[in-house]
Amino acid sequence: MTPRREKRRRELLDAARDIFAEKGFVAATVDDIVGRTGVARGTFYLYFDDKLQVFGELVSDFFARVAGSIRPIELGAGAPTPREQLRANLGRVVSLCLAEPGNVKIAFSTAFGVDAALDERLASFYASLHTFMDETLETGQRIGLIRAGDRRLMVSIAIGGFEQLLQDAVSGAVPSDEAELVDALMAFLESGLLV
Amino acid sequence: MTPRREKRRRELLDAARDIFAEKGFVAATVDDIVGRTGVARGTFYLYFDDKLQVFGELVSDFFARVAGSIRPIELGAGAPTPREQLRANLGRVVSLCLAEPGNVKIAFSTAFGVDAALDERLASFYASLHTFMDETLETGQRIGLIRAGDRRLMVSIAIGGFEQLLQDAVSGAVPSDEAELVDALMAFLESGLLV
Amino acid sequence: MTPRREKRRRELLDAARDIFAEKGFVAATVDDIVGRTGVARGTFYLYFDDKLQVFGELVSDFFARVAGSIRPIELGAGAPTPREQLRANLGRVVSLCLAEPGNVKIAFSTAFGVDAALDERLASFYASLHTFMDETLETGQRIGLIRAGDRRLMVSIAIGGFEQLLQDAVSGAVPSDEAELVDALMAFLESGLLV
Amino acid sequence: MTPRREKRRRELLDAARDIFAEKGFVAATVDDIVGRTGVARGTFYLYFDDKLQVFGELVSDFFARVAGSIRPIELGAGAPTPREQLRANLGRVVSLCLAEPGNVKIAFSTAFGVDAALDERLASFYASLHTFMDETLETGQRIGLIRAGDRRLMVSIAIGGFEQLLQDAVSGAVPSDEAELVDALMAFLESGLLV
DNA sequence: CATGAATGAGTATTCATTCAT
DNA sequence: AATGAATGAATACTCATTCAT
Repeated sequence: MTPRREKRRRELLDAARDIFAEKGFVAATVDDIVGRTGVARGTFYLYFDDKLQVFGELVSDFFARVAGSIRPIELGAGAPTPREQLRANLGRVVSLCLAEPGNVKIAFSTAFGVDAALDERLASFYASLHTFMDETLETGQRIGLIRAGDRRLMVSIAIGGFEQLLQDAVSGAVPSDEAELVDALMAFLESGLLV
Repeated sequence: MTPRREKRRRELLDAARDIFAEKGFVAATVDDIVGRTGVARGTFYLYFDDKLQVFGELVSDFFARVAGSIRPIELGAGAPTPREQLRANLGRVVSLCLAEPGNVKIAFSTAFGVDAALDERLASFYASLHTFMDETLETGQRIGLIRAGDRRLMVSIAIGGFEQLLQDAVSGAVPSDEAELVDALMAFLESGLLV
Repeated sequence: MTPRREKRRRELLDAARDIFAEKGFVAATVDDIVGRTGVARGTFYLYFDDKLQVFGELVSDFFARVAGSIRPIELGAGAPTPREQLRANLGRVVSLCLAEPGNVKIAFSTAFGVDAALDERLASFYASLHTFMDETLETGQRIGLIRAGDRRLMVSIAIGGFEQLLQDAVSGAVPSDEAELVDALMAFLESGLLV
Repeated sequence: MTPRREKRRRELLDAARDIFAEKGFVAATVDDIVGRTGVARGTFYLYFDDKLQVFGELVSDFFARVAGSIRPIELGAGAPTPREQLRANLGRVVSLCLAEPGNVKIAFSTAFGVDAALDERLASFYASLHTFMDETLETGQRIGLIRAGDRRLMVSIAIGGFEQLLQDAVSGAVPSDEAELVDALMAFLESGLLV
């Protein structure tokens, strides 16, 4: 891959991310993407097989980056408290998401059910996310950091709350100050809503 | 509106709900809907202006029913405790949602960004939901039932967690026992995840 | 199938036959076909799945009609001589082909190798034609009407000569008088070219 | 033309012949051709004006080689009999064709009607072939070697039978033994099919 | 009321050909 | 000479919506 090719490919991916975020996967046309990039229609197909591949690549990259920003909780003697480590993880993910609002919109609010291949890809991401969370919670329960309860339900609620908050933050529905968001999430995890 | 007309309209709405739930708004075709109903294509347009109107009506009805199942928390002397009333409200909504999985799929997981008019309609539903929740939380904070914190963020997290749990329940990703779901939600609201 | 539908379908088939004959399968566009028929583009797809289906139907029908015009040689006492029956068969096929020049062009000179599905269809027609001819020649050899020789080679040469003559006749390269064509074919079958 | 250039040109022609034979003129892409040759796309256009020119050159060369392998029948005293000369001519053409199956496929079974310019080129080849055959038959009739009859029809049938046999031979539909093919053709020319 | 035939705008994708490097 | 990135015209097919019957 020559640098030139790399650059053009990057331009197309960036344009695609913006367009997908604005219009959604179905409504976005290849014409929109090449139009924003300023290249001809055929050029798109020199870099990607089809619309779905670009989408998949964007989502894959983003999820990989999110996953990469999470550090496993260390329980060793000199390590920060688990709560501090948890807060640090939340901070990194929130920070990354606030920096890439387009990817948040794409990854979290694109329709399931529009394209079978797309569905499968999204489903596999969520499946591995759930597995990871479940294992983490299991450890937490064992060491007495996480309360008892059906982990699948806990994971479902936690992921939903987290994603919704981020979606609302990047869409402007709620304030998007990183510290505030992390505080709100921590407070929820610490004590729920009720006094 | 004659009873006959009413019945036909109902059949079309039911078919549309199933199709939308299976394929999503965009992928669902008017052909699918009339095909399932057993009427001709043109008939659809005798009852609805267009595809979007049917969708909007389904979502409107469902949201109205959800809203109708929620009773304001009463603080009077002879009333049950606020926690009991909250649990009862959660129970009614969960029960309603489990009874109408198709509507849950439609209302909670349909993509924003696919159709501008659709977006607006969904946004207005969520806006009023948020307003209602915000007011409820405000009351709760005043009487010392809800902890302090930015209500918008609390609402965002709570709604997200609630919707995700219901989506996962109707899609089979998590168990769909009403009591378990309500317990899990109450536990989250009572004490979050951490010990 | 209503009469109206039947008629429209017929119109499209007729237009398609003419267009295919003029431009060939690949160069012919659906636009050409609907343009000649005077209907909208989408209408085409109400009657046929795709371009290939129309082509296949035209070729199928024509080959079926050709096959139907051939009567097995009867050897009974009161029957005309085999030579007379052969000549009559040739006459019927030639007559049919001269009456449908478009179908002759389509059926005999459309490219193999353009579309895999198309190839298969054409190949199966030719396979059954070869089988039929081979069996006929076998009978002929047994009763002493056909000279000895590798039947596959004889069939190949005979079919090739026959088709080429018909193609040239409908394209105007050679005279297209039915009796003359039949005479020429009979003469070839009777005694070849050499004295 | 440097030897290097000549060699590169030859490589492209060889690749083109194979690709055309495999896929047909329309389905064959310039990409296929340069891909097999191992050069870049642009290089193709340094050697040929366009796809059609390559095709035309392949067909021209082949037809020229076929024509060159045919020796006029000599009637002199010491010459072999006309039948022997005819058989020798058939043998040379059959031999050449069996040695170049790709060219046979290209030359004999490429669709008319796909490309106007292509049509014209093919038509002119066939026109000169017909003229040559017609003149040859005329001589044959004058010297009593060829029976009476409309020469155009005789040529049409003979060419069609000959080409079909060769096509079937190179495609594997019939045995491709040179002697057998020549025998079958001679037998047909000598006495047709009927006893 | 109901039908279903017809419409036509809209979109992904291919590929021969050009041209800057 | 050679490269290969870029172009953009061309085309099959879908589907919401209309309307004559």
